[in-house]
Amino acid sequence: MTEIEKTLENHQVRPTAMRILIYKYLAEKKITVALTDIESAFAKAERTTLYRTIKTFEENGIVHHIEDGTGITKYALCEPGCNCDLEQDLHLHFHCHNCDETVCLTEHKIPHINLPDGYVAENANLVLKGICEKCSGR
Amino acid sequence: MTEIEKTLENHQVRPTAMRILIYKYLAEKKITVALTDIESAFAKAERTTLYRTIKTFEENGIVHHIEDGTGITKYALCEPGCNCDLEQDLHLHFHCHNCDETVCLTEHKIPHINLPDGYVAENANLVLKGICEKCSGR
DNA sequence: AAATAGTGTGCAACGGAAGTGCAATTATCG
DNA sequence: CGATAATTGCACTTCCGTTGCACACTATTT
Repeated sequence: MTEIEKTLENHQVRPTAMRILIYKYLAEKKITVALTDIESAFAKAERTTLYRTIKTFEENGIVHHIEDGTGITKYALCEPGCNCDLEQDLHLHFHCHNCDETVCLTEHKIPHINLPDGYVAENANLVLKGICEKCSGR
Repeated sequence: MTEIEKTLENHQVRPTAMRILIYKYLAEKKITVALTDIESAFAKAERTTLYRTIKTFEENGIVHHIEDGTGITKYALCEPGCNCDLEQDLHLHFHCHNCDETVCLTEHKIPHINLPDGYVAENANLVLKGICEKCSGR
């Protein structure tokens, strides 16, 4: 049994062939991916299957989704021990408008914000936009 | 000539009847609105017209759009002198998952973030999610 | 090993939101 | 008034996310 299979089982996800492939794909990609990206990577597979696979992954804490402001939902593997629900675990994302890629900056947490009375924040989403490392040529 | 007409002309937008109505609608609403909201408020008008009106407003700095993570683009009137492009003018938004409304917290700016080398941020989007003032009952 | 239940996958179709092309209408200016 | 440009309405298209249903596969039970 491979590492990936173990990881899936640890999250109560049955390691089917498809799921292992998709997990591998996500692990190799350093950046966040859209459903359409997975689609073109697995042209033979059904869109629905990929959709539901990602959904299962997300429900079981294997990936988290990112709203990077493009209107297209992106996904990325959770770091080991990542608890995307908890406020203190919220890292920020960077969207490059040159290559149109979004990356997780897992080491950068979202600073705490003081809200007006009555507002209770449970979650936060911070996306910085600009030119990424790769495109700025440094 | 009314205040609204003057405002529109100041932004190089011809004050047509439709545009004045939409501006008024936006001004009355305290919260951000989606295209569909405007649509239902102006059931007689064409979707395309509303769509293009908002687009014109945005291009001319009358409204700014907000990506609140619902996947639906929201719009809100810019404050007087608001320069939504500039980083220092970026205020944050709050999305209530109870009433599903998004508000601008114009007085709260997005804190500056130190990015890794090579990353150049030109823009930022911070959305806090939770329960708003109205729904928390305080 | 056969029967059965449960889960996963493929196919087809739907729905909402965004966007485009074009014709018709309206405003603006000479 | 007539020409020209901007605005609006209508019809369509596209794209992404989602669901329902049937079949295939896997696991479990006897």
